[in-house]
Amino acid sequence: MLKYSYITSADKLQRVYQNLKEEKFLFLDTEVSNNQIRLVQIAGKEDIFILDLFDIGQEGVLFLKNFLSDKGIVGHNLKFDLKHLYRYHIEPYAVFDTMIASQLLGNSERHSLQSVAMKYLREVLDKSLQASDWGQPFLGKEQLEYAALDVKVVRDLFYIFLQKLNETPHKEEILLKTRTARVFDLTNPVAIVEMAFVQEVAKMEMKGLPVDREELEKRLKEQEKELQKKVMSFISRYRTDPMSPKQVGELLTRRLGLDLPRTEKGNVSTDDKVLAEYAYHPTVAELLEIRSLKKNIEKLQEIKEKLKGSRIYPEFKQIGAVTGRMASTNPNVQNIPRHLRGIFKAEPGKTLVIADFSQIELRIVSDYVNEEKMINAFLQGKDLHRYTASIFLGKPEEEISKEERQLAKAVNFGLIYGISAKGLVEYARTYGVDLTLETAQSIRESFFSYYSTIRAWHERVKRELKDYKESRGHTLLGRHYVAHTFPDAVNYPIQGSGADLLKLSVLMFDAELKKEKIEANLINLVHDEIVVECEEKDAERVSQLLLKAMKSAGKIILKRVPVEVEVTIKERWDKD
DNA sequence: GAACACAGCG
DNA sequence: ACGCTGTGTTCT
Repeated sequence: MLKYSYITSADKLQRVYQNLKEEKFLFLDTEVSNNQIRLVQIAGKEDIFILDLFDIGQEGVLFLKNFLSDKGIVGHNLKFDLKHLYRYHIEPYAVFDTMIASQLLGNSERHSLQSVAMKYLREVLDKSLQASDWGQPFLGKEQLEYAALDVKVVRDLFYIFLQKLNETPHKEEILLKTRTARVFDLTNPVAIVEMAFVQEVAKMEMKGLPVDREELEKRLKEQEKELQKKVMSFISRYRTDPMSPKQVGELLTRRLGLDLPRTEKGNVSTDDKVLAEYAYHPTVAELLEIRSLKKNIEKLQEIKEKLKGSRIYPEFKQIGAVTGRMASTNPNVQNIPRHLRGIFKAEPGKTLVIADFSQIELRIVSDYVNEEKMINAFLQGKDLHRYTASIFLGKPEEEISKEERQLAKAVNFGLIYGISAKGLVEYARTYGVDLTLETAQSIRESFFSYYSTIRAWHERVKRELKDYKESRGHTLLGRHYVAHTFPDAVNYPIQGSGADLLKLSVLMFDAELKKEKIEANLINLVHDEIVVECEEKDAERVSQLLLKAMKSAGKIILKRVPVEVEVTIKERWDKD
């Protein structure tokens, strides 16, 4: 039977202290009832203590606050526990999350404590007691045993994960000497970053995003009125529901005579790509407008429903994509239509500081494959789209027209995905450029002849996929991936390195804030963009620190290419 | 209830 | 073509 000490009074805390004071980190779990922490289980290498905060009261909280302020904690899905601990102003010195560790070691499986315990310890965990009543006056023996077992399992997992993370080949040239690294003896840079990042995500979820409710209502009414008008008019003229893809397909092909492609299931395809080609057709234009209005309204309504006071509190999945990117839900605040972002407004007396990396994926590509010509263009501060255009059009950069630059933009981005000539024709069209297949072919050829390292990289990946049916690799920080198709294989390292860069930037920004004792809160992260809310008086300094952090992170992740960062201070999250 | 289509963001 | 989430329609 598992041994543990159940601590229900303040005079026993001294014993806990004596037992655990020498440990650099502790294993921790909490049980929560009605949003209040009932139990905090803490364990060292040997003993397990269960602190009952309902019984011990304020002194227990104070004890944890002091005791944990210079200790690391190890737990499973610590975002949950941290959000509760922070409310009591308990902030541990460093964090190691066994759920994140499991995700870093293999992204395909489930990562609940139950699944992970089964996989790595062959231990069957009964989680049925998790949902038991943790608020009742006297907890049952089974409940306490369950609580103790959770930390024990986490402890067993930790030593396995620490070893596995440190022994997986990783970048030796990137040495992150952070508290996370020191406390847990972690050497794997990706793990060091992800573990520390857990605290950032927990804080960000607690802060939420500030909404200008009046502005939200105003825009909602506007858009609803507009949509109603448009839909009524559409139905009365065409006897067709513009919301039904099936009916729309019929209308466009049978009655308007458009020649639209079909989906695999035989339906007429009416998606944006298809309709973009016929945007000149008034009916199609109308349709696109209706769809976009509808989307806007849905988004606004979702935000309205989820308002608590004048903020929304979205959830963030720290590793939401295989590449290491985050994902957001409830609501998704990473896909708010750009022209609606103005509804997010800093609370009175505060302002937003918004920073984003410019053309970051292209910079990453050039650094990743060490493409000399592209790197030099970046080093000289050139506009890469203009530069690329001048290469395949064979004329000086000053003579590149707006349209030609657009085309080069399509080419530059297309290359990341290993685009075909046919693909380039289609892709260029979404940038408003018409190409023949022959032109596309010749552009592609001159592009790859000029940027020959990119061609070599693509060839190498194709070869790998042929020979081994998979392509394994790692991002610039050392995040491992396995890809099974060509587009995945060329995308993962680039998108993944972008995720590395953003996460490291946030951590370095936090470190700067701590140094200067300035308070500023992270409120959103959108792949290459950081949104912070702070006091108006601090905004100037915060923007400097954010810029500094992002540039320093760039120097760590990229070997040669400089990053460019745009920072703005304004009360709303929109373009000017 | 699952699968698909569509649309928003990077 | 890459990565995501949310909503509504259509299919089984």
